[in-house]
Amino acid sequence: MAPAAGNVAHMSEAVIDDEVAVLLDAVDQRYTTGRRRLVAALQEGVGPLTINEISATDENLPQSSIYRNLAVLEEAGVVTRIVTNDDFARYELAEKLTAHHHHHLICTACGIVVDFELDGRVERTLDQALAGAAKEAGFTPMDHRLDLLGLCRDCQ
Amino acid sequence: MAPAAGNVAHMSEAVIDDEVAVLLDAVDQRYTTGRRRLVAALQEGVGPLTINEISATDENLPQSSIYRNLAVLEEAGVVTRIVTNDDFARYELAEKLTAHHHHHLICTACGIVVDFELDGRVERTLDQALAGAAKEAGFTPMDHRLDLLGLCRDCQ
DNA sequence: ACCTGAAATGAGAATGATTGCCATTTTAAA
DNA sequence: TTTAAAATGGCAATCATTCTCATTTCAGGT
Repeated sequence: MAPAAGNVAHMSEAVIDDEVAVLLDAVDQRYTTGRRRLVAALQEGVGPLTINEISATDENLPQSSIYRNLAVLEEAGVVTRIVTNDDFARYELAEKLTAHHHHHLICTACGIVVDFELDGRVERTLDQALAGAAKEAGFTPMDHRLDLLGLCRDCQ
Repeated sequence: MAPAAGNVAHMSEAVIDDEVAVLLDAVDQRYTTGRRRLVAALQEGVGPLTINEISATDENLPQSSIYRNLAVLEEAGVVTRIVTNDDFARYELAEKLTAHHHHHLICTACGIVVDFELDGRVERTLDQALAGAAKEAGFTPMDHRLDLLGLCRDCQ
Protein backbone atom coordinates (compact mmCIF):
# COMPACT_ATOMS: atom_id res chain seq x y z
CA MET A 1 0.00 0.00 0.00
CA ALA A 2 1.04 3.60 -0.51
CA PRO A 3 2.06 5.57 2.57
CA ALA A 4 -0.71 7.47 4.34
CA ALA A 5 -1.62 10.38 2.15
CA GLY A 6 -3.22 12.78 4.60
CA ASN A 7 -5.89 14.87 2.95
CA VAL A 8 -4.33 15.47 -0.44
CA ALA A 9 -6.76 15.14 -3.30
CA HIS A 10 -4.46 13.22 -5.62
CA MET A 11 -1.62 10.80 -5.20
CA SER A 12 1.51 12.39 -6.50
CA GLU A 13 2.85 11.20 -9.81
CA ALA A 14 5.83 9.67 -8.09
CA VAL A 15 3.69 7.67 -5.70
CA ILE A 16 1.49 6.45 -8.51
CA ASP A 17 4.58 5.45 -10.39
CA ASP A 18 5.78 3.39 -7.46
CA GLU A 19 2.40 1.72 -7.17
CA VAL A 20 2.42 0.87 -10.85
CA ALA A 21 5.85 -0.68 -10.51
CA VAL A 22 4.61 -2.84 -7.65
CA LEU A 23 1.49 -3.91 -9.50
CA LEU A 24 3.46 -4.84 -12.60
CA ASP A 25 6.01 -6.71 -10.58
CA ALA A 26 3.24 -8.72 -8.98
CA VAL A 27 2.37 -10.17 -12.37
CA ASP A 28 5.99 -10.51 -13.49
CA GLN A 29 5.94 -7.63 -15.89
CA ARG A 30 8.52 -4.91 -16.34
CA TYR A 31 7.79 -1.24 -16.03
CA THR A 32 9.33 -0.23 -19.33
CA THR A 33 9.64 3.19 -20.91
CA GLY A 34 6.71 2.64 -23.21
CA ARG A 35 4.52 1.64 -20.29
CA ARG A 36 5.66 4.66 -18.33
CA ARG A 37 4.72 6.90 -21.19
CA LEU A 38 1.34 5.24 -21.36
CA VAL A 39 0.70 5.83 -17.67
CA ALA A 40 1.81 9.43 -18.08
CA ALA A 41 -0.57 9.96 -20.98
CA LEU A 42 -3.46 8.58 -18.96
CA GLN A 43 -2.58 10.78 -16.02
CA GLU A 44 -2.86 13.86 -18.19
CA GLY A 45 -6.28 13.02 -19.60
CA VAL A 46 -9.34 14.56 -17.94
CA GLY A 47 -11.24 11.33 -18.43
CA PRO A 48 -10.71 7.95 -20.03
CA LEU A 49 -8.83 8.15 -23.33
CA THR A 50 -9.19 6.28 -26.59
CA ILE A 51 -6.26 4.69 -28.37
CA ASN A 52 -6.30 7.54 -30.85
CA GLU A 53 -6.24 10.16 -28.14
CA ILE A 54 -3.27 8.44 -26.56
CA SER A 55 -1.55 8.26 -29.93
CA ALA A 56 -2.13 11.96 -30.41
CA THR A 57 -0.79 12.75 -26.94
CA ASP A 58 2.43 10.86 -27.48
CA GLU A 59 3.62 10.53 -31.06
CA ASN A 60 6.33 8.09 -30.09
CA LEU A 61 4.02 5.31 -29.05
CA PRO A 62 3.33 2.87 -31.86
CA GLN A 63 -0.23 1.67 -32.01
CA SER A 64 0.56 -2.00 -31.62
CA SER A 65 2.50 -1.29 -28.45
CA ILE A 66 -0.29 0.85 -27.08
CA TYR A 67 -2.75 -1.97 -27.49
CA ARG A 68 -0.42 -4.61 -26.13
CA ASN A 69 0.72 -2.59 -23.16
CA LEU A 70 -2.73 -1.40 -22.21
CA ALA A 71 -3.69 -5.06 -22.09
CA VAL A 72 -0.74 -5.79 -19.83
CA LEU A 73 -1.52 -2.80 -17.61
CA GLU A 74 -5.14 -3.85 -17.37
CA GLU A 75 -4.09 -7.36 -16.43
CA ALA A 76 -1.91 -5.88 -13.70
CA GLY A 77 -4.78 -3.75 -12.40
CA VAL A 78 -3.11 -0.50 -13.35
CA VAL A 79 -5.67 0.65 -15.89
CA THR A 80 -9.34 0.05 -16.46
CA ARG A 81 -10.90 -0.47 -19.82
CA ILE A 82 -14.10 1.48 -20.39
CA VAL A 83 -16.61 0.72 -23.10
CA THR A 84 -19.18 3.39 -23.79
CA ASN A 85 -21.50 3.32 -26.77
CA ASP A 86 -19.29 4.37 -29.60
CA ASP A 87 -16.80 2.13 -31.35
CA PHE A 88 -13.76 2.99 -29.30
CA ALA A 89 -12.57 1.48 -26.08
CA ARG A 90 -11.24 3.94 -23.53
CA TYR A 91 -8.70 3.52 -20.78
CA GLU A 92 -8.10 5.27 -17.49
CA LEU A 93 -5.93 4.69 -14.45
CA ALA A 94 -7.49 2.23 -12.02
CA GLU A 95 -9.35 3.71 -9.07
CA LYS A 96 -6.91 1.88 -6.84
CA LEU A 97 -4.28 4.34 -8.06
CA THR A 98 -6.20 7.57 -8.23
CA ALA A 99 -7.95 6.86 -4.94
CA HIS A 100 -11.18 8.20 -6.36
CA HIS A 101 -14.17 6.04 -6.92
CA HIS A 102 -15.95 7.88 -9.69
CA HIS A 103 -18.43 7.63 -12.51
CA HIS A 104 -18.75 8.95 -16.02
CA LEU A 105 -20.65 11.59 -17.88
CA ILE A 106 -20.80 10.43 -21.49
CA CYS A 107 -21.73 12.74 -24.32
CA THR A 108 -23.88 10.79 -26.74
CA ALA A 109 -23.04 13.21 -29.53
CA CYS A 110 -19.24 13.44 -29.54
CA GLY A 111 -18.39 10.55 -27.25
CA ILE A 112 -16.30 12.51 -24.78
CA VAL A 113 -16.20 11.07 -21.27
CA VAL A 114 -15.80 13.15 -18.12
CA ASP A 115 -15.37 11.93 -14.57
CA PHE A 116 -17.58 12.85 -11.65
CA GLU A 117 -18.02 11.71 -8.09
CA LEU A 118 -21.11 10.89 -6.16
CA ASP A 119 -21.90 11.99 -2.65
CA GLY A 120 -20.75 9.36 -0.18
CA ARG A 121 -24.22 8.92 1.22
CA VAL A 122 -25.68 8.25 -2.21
CA GLU A 123 -22.86 5.90 -3.03
CA ARG A 124 -23.55 3.83 0.07
CA THR A 125 -27.27 3.71 -0.58
CA LEU A 126 -26.50 2.51 -4.06
CA ASP A 127 -24.09 -0.14 -2.89
CA GLN A 128 -26.63 -1.59 -0.52
CA ALA A 129 -29.32 -1.65 -3.16
CA LEU A 130 -26.98 -3.32 -5.62
CA ALA A 131 -25.87 -5.90 -3.10
CA GLY A 132 -29.49 -6.80 -2.52
CA ALA A 133 -30.26 -7.13 -6.21
CA ALA A 134 -27.16 -9.23 -6.81
CA LYS A 135 -28.00 -11.59 -4.01
CA GLU A 136 -31.51 -12.06 -5.31
CA ALA A 137 -30.21 -13.01 -8.74
CA GLY A 138 -27.47 -15.27 -7.43
CA PHE A 139 -24.71 -12.94 -8.59
CA THR A 140 -21.51 -12.32 -6.72
CA PRO A 141 -21.03 -8.56 -6.99
CA MET A 142 -17.56 -7.33 -7.82
CA ASP A 143 -17.96 -3.79 -9.01
CA HIS A 144 -20.47 -1.37 -10.34
CA ARG A 145 -20.61 1.14 -13.09
CA LEU A 146 -22.78 4.20 -13.31
CA ASP A 147 -22.87 6.45 -16.34
CA LEU A 148 -24.89 9.50 -17.11
CA LEU A 149 -25.66 9.84 -20.80
CA GLY A 150 -26.30 13.31 -22.12
CA LEU A 151 -24.91 16.18 -24.11
CA CYS A 152 -21.74 17.95 -23.16
CA ARG A 153 -21.45 21.71 -23.09
CA ASP A 154 -20.18 21.84 -26.67
CA CYS A 155 -22.76 19.53 -28.18
CA GLN A 156 -26.04 20.86 -26.81
CA MET B 1 -49.45 6.39 -25.79
CA ALA B 2 -50.71 2.98 -24.78
CA PRO B 3 -54.07 2.80 -23.01
CA ALA B 4 -53.99 2.93 -19.21
CA ALA B 5 -52.50 -0.32 -18.05
CA GLY B 6 -53.77 -0.53 -14.49
CA ASN B 7 -51.40 -2.54 -12.37
CA VAL B 8 -50.33 -5.24 -14.80
CA ALA B 9 -46.67 -6.00 -14.66
CA HIS B 10 -46.09 -6.32 -18.40
CA MET B 11 -47.61 -4.84 -21.49
CA SER B 12 -49.20 -7.59 -23.49
CA GLU B 13 -47.47 -8.68 -26.64
CA ALA B 14 -50.27 -7.25 -28.72
CA VAL B 15 -50.03 -3.86 -27.08
CA ILE B 16 -46.27 -3.79 -27.54
CA ASP B 17 -46.77 -4.72 -31.13
CA ASP B 18 -49.11 -1.77 -31.62
CA GLU B 19 -46.63 0.55 -29.96
CA VAL B 20 -43.85 -0.67 -32.21
CA ALA B 21 -46.02 -0.04 -35.25
CA VAL B 22 -46.65 3.51 -34.10
CA LEU B 23 -42.99 4.17 -33.36
CA LEU B 24 -41.90 2.85 -36.73
CA ASP B 25 -44.57 4.83 -38.49
CA ALA B 26 -43.33 7.97 -36.79
CA VAL B 27 -40.00 7.60 -38.57
CA ASP B 28 -41.56 6.44 -41.86
CA GLN B 29 -40.57 2.85 -41.50
CA ARG B 30 -42.65 -0.23 -42.13
CA TYR B 31 -43.31 -2.93 -39.60
CA THR B 32 -42.30 -5.84 -41.79
CA THR B 33 -42.26 -9.54 -41.03
CA GLY B 34 -38.55 -9.57 -40.37
CA ARG B 35 -38.87 -6.73 -37.91
CA ARG B 36 -41.75 -8.45 -36.19
CA ARG B 37 -39.68 -11.55 -35.78
CA LEU B 38 -36.88 -9.46 -34.34
CA VAL B 39 -39.19 -7.88 -31.79
CA ALA B 40 -40.55 -11.31 -30.92
CA ALA B 41 -37.07 -12.68 -30.38
CA LEU B 42 -36.19 -9.81 -28.07
CA GLN B 43 -39.40 -10.30 -26.13
CA GLU B 44 -38.46 -13.88 -25.40
CA GLY B 45 -34.98 -13.10 -24.11
CA VAL B 46 -34.48 -12.77 -20.36
CA GLY B 47 -32.05 -9.92 -20.92
CA PRO B 48 -30.44 -8.11 -23.82
CA LEU B 49 -29.44 -10.44 -26.64
CA THR B 50 -26.45 -10.54 -28.94
CA ILE B 51 -26.77 -10.86 -32.69
CA ASN B 52 -25.72 -14.48 -32.41
CA GLU B 53 -28.31 -15.22 -29.79
CA ILE B 54 -30.96 -13.69 -31.99
CA SER B 55 -29.72 -15.70 -34.96
CA ALA B 56 -29.92 -18.85 -32.88
CA THR B 57 -33.44 -18.01 -31.71
CA ASP B 58 -34.74 -17.52 -35.22
CA GLU B 59 -32.94 -19.39 -37.98
CA ASN B 60 -34.81 -17.53 -40.67
CA LEU B 61 -33.30 -14.15 -39.97
CA PRO B 62 -30.29 -13.44 -42.14
CA GLN B 63 -27.50 -11.69 -40.30
CA SER B 64 -27.37 -8.65 -42.53
CA SER B 65 -31.07 -8.08 -42.00
CA ILE B 66 -30.71 -8.46 -38.26
CA TYR B 67 -28.07 -5.77 -38.17
CA ARG B 68 -29.91 -3.44 -40.50
CA ASN B 69 -33.25 -3.83 -38.82
CA LEU B 70 -31.91 -3.49 -35.31
CA ALA B 71 -30.44 -0.19 -36.44
CA VAL B 72 -33.82 0.87 -37.80
CA LEU B 73 -35.58 -0.24 -34.64
CA GLU B 74 -33.08 1.60 -32.50
CA GLU B 75 -33.54 4.73 -34.57
CA ALA B 76 -37.28 4.41 -34.03
CA GLY B 77 -36.82 4.03 -30.28
CA VAL B 78 -38.08 0.45 -30.25
CA VAL B 79 -34.88 -1.18 -29.09
CA THR B 80 -31.87 -0.12 -27.09
CA ARG B 81 -28.35 -1.06 -27.91
CA ILE B 82 -26.29 -2.20 -24.94
CA VAL B 83 -22.54 -2.40 -24.88
CA THR B 84 -21.02 -4.33 -22.02
CA ASN B 85 -17.36 -5.27 -21.87
CA ASP B 86 -17.11 -8.11 -24.28
CA ASP B 87 -17.00 -7.78 -28.04
CA PHE B 88 -20.68 -8.15 -28.74
CA ALA B 89 -23.34 -5.52 -28.79
CA ARG B 90 -26.64 -6.52 -27.21
CA TYR B 91 -30.16 -5.36 -27.87
CA GLU B 92 -33.30 -5.21 -25.79
CA LEU B 93 -36.73 -3.69 -26.12
CA ALA B 94 -36.77 -0.03 -25.11
CA GLU B 95 -37.99 0.74 -21.60
CA LYS B 96 -40.71 2.82 -23.18
CA LEU B 97 -42.22 -0.46 -24.36
CA THR B 98 -41.63 -2.73 -21.42
CA ALA B 99 -42.62 -0.02 -18.97
CA HIS B 100 -39.80 -1.06 -16.67
CA HIS B 101 -36.86 1.15 -15.97
CA HIS B 102 -34.19 -1.37 -15.11
CA HIS B 103 -30.49 -2.03 -14.85
CA HIS B 104 -28.15 -4.88 -15.64
CA LEU B 105 -26.23 -7.54 -13.84
CA ILE B 106 -23.32 -8.44 -16.08
CA CYS B 107 -21.29 -11.59 -15.60
CA THR B 108 -17.67 -10.73 -16.26
CA ALA B 109 -16.88 -14.37 -16.95
CA CYS B 110 -19.47 -15.50 -19.49
CA GLY B 111 -20.94 -12.17 -20.51
CA ILE B 112 -24.55 -12.95 -19.76
CA VAL B 113 -26.71 -9.97 -18.89
CA VAL B 114 -29.69 -10.12 -16.56
CA ASP B 115 -32.16 -7.36 -15.77
CA PHE B 116 -32.96 -6.05 -12.33
CA GLU B 117 -34.89 -3.15 -10.88
CA LEU B 118 -33.97 -0.72 -8.18
CA ASP B 119 -36.19 0.41 -5.35
CA GLY B 120 -38.06 3.58 -6.36
CA ARG B 121 -36.60 5.54 -3.48
CA VAL B 122 -33.05 4.64 -4.43
CA GLU B 123 -33.77 5.42 -8.05
CA ARG B 124 -34.99 8.91 -7.16
CA THR B 125 -32.02 9.60 -4.92
CA LEU B 126 -29.79 8.56 -7.73
CA ASP B 127 -31.57 10.73 -10.27
CA GLN B 128 -31.18 13.79 -8.10
CA ALA B 129 -27.51 13.15 -7.50
CA LEU B 130 -26.93 12.63 -11.20
CA ALA B 131 -28.80 15.77 -12.12
CA GLY B 132 -26.58 17.72 -9.76
CA ALA B 133 -23.38 16.27 -11.17
CA ALA B 134 -24.52 16.88 -14.73
CA LYS B 135 -25.35 20.49 -14.02
CA GLU B 136 -21.99 21.06 -12.45
CA ALA B 137 -20.22 19.71 -15.52
CA GLY B 138 -22.40 21.56 -18.01
CA PHE B 139 -24.00 18.36 -19.25
CA THR B 140 -27.62 18.04 -20.26
CA PRO B 141 -28.69 14.73 -18.77
CA MET B 142 -30.73 12.42 -20.97
CA ASP B 143 -30.47 9.01 -19.42
CA HIS B 144 -28.46 6.95 -17.03
CA ARG B 145 -27.06 3.50 -16.95
CA LEU B 146 -26.19 1.41 -13.96
CA ASP B 147 -24.57 -1.98 -14.19
CA LEU B 148 -23.43 -4.37 -11.57
CA LEU B 149 -20.42 -6.39 -12.64
CA GLY B 150 -19.91 -9.76 -11.03
CA LEU B 151 -20.16 -13.47 -11.46
CA CYS B 152 -23.40 -15.21 -12.31
CA ARG B 153 -24.58 -18.30 -10.52
CA ASP B 154 -22.96 -20.60 -13.06
CA CYS B 155 -19.58 -18.86 -13.17
CA GLN B 156 -18.70 -18.44 -9.51
C1' DA C 1 31.35 -3.64 -19.15
C1' DC C 2 30.27 -8.32 -21.52
C1' DC C 3 27.28 -12.41 -22.45
C1' DT C 4 22.99 -14.57 -22.87
C1' DG C 5 18.46 -16.01 -22.68
C1' DA C 6 14.06 -14.09 -21.82
C1' DA C 7 10.94 -10.32 -22.35
C1' DA C 8 9.49 -6.30 -24.97
C1' DT C 9 9.05 -3.85 -29.16
C1' DG C 10 7.09 -2.36 -33.65
C1' DA C 11 5.65 -3.00 -38.33
C1' DG C 12 2.58 -5.25 -40.76
C1' DA C 13 -0.68 -9.20 -41.51
C1' DA C 14 -4.80 -11.49 -39.84
C1' DT C 15 -9.21 -11.57 -37.41
C1' DG C 16 -13.90 -10.68 -36.82
C1' DA C 17 -17.89 -7.74 -35.60
C1' DT C 18 -20.22 -4.53 -38.10
C1' DT C 19 -21.49 -1.78 -42.23
C1' DG C 20 -22.04 -0.98 -47.17
C1' DC C 21 -23.45 -2.45 -51.71
C1' DC C 22 -26.65 -3.91 -55.11
C1' DA C 23 -29.49 -7.00 -57.71
C1' DT C 24 -33.83 -9.08 -56.49
C1' DT C 25 -38.15 -9.22 -53.94
C1' DT C 26 -41.90 -7.23 -51.44
C1' DT C 27 -44.92 -3.58 -50.27
C1' DA C 28 -48.45 0.21 -50.47
C1' DA C 29 -51.07 3.11 -52.93
C1' DA C 30 -53.09 4.69 -57.19
C1' DT D 1 -52.61 -4.81 -61.86
C1' DT D 2 -49.09 -1.48 -62.31
C1' DT D 3 -45.51 0.90 -60.47
C1' DA D 4 -42.25 3.33 -57.79
C1' DA D 5 -40.30 3.18 -53.45
C1' DA D 6 -38.80 0.44 -49.58
C1' DA D 7 -36.94 -3.82 -47.82
C1' DT D 8 -34.30 -7.92 -48.30
C1' DG D 9 -30.23 -11.00 -48.25
C1' DG D 10 -25.95 -12.57 -49.90
C1' DC D 11 -21.51 -11.01 -50.05
C1' DA D 12 -17.75 -7.57 -50.21
C1' DA D 13 -15.58 -3.84 -47.65
C1' DT D 14 -14.35 -1.47 -43.40
C1' DC D 15 -11.95 -0.82 -39.36
C1' DA D 16 -10.88 -1.50 -34.35
C1' DT D 17 -8.35 -4.83 -32.32
C1' DT D 18 -5.30 -8.93 -32.03
C1' DC D 19 -1.65 -11.79 -33.68
C1' DT D 20 3.00 -12.78 -35.69
C1' DC D 21 7.67 -12.58 -35.85
C1' DA D 22 12.09 -10.60 -36.69
C1' DT D 23 14.66 -7.26 -34.14
C1' DT D 24 15.83 -4.79 -29.94
C1' DT D 25 16.16 -4.12 -25.06
C1' DC D 26 16.60 -5.80 -20.51
C1' DA D 27 18.32 -8.21 -16.07
C1' DG D 28 21.40 -10.77 -13.78
C1' DG D 29 25.42 -13.56 -13.53
C1' DT D 30 30.26 -13.38 -14.87
